[in-house]
Amino acid sequence: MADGAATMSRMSPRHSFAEARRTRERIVQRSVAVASVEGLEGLTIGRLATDLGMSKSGLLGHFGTKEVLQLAALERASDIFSAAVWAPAAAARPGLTRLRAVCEEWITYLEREREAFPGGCLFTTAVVEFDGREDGPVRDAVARLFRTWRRRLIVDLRIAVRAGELPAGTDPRQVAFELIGLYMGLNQAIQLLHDRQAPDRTRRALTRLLG
Amino acid sequence: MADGAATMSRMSPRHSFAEARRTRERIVQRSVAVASVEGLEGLTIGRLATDLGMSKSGLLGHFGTKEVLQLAALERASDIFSAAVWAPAAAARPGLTRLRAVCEEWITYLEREREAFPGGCLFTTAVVEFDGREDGPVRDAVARLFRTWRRRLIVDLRIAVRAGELPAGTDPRQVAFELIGLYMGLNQAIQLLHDRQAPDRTRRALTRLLG
DNA sequence: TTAACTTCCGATCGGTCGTTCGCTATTGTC
DNA sequence: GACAATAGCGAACGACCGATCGGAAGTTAA
Repeated sequence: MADGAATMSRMSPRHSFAEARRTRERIVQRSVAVASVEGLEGLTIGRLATDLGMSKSGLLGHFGTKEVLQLAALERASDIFSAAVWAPAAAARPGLTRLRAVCEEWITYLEREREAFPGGCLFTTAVVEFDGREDGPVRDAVARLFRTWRRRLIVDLRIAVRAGELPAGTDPRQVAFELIGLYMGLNQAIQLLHDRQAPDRTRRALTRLLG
Repeated sequence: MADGAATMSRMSPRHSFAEARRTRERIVQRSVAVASVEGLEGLTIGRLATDLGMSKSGLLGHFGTKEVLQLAALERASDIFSAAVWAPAAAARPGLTRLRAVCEEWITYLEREREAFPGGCLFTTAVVEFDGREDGPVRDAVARLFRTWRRRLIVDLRIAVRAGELPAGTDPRQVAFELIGLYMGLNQAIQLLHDRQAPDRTRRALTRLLG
């Protein structure tokens, strides 16, 4: 049995269904990396195909359309982001505690990301690419992501206010707005200006915002 | 004399030197508008030529290279921004007064801009387009612009601290960092999320930052 | 073993990209 | 009025774009 399976996967069965899943996986993975540098619009079938050593048609066959590929890359990037930022803090106590945990993860994510994805935050790039365009599936997906994250911030902010962890009268949506701006500034400072003090500046701003 | 000049410019002398300056002007102007939507990388010679009713080669002849055109568009956008945001506040008293004036102009600029340039802040777009790239003339120019603006903010912040208009111990560079993030968040909220409350949220954050 | 399916490739499509070249029409200069 | 300089055009270039097609190679289920 075990021997048979080993024999079967000996010579890179390029046309097996199981292998197709892994091929698609490789494509999405590479797409996220490329898109973090060139943007979602900067993704090109030809370049991806060359990078992965396959044909354009073979690659596009997995998605049918470039737009579907963009959506797949965006979703995968969202998963990576969630796993890095939201998941580690999920177990923390809701409210200010969890909020602080998320914020710290977010900072280190943007720091670490610089090594993994040299182009910086893919979402920041995506926002700018699509914010001026007419509506479309990708633009909608990007906006939906940001609204989701903002909502999560607001939830914990509301809990914190109700629990008295933040001054009464604090407007959760106001603080969430400022938080998001803070992180966009952080990303820009890291990526464009190579400012090493930016993470600590963000932390200082956070203590001012969240105490 | 006056009569002669009038006669001379009667029939759109397409090859006059004076007219060439205006042609170049039209190109740059249109480039700024397009780039605010599509980004500096999204500028294409063919599209610009079509928009302006001229040939690709005729258009490119004014610049020689797309990169030169990008730099020209960036510089022009910088002039527009300076005229809209920095110039009106230039006469104000240095320190907190001028700083507040600049910040308010900045907000209304981002609001008004939505009508003039539907793509939002060209610089925000440019930052994201080039921040992950290897060094180059355009990337350098973008970074230089942001450093210049940050420096201007810091100058007034320093004056304000020294004059006692801001609490002693206030770190000008820290506040400048937070200000820039705030405006990036504002731009995103306006452009992507069409958030009408964003300007007022920014103003509230400003009073928290600058008193 | 056969038939249906899937993966993937190679070739090709119509377009667009930035750029170059040769040319004409017009200008400014002597 | 001759002559260099310039603006702008039209055509063409090589490269790449996303997408489509038919078919070869292989897998799966019957």
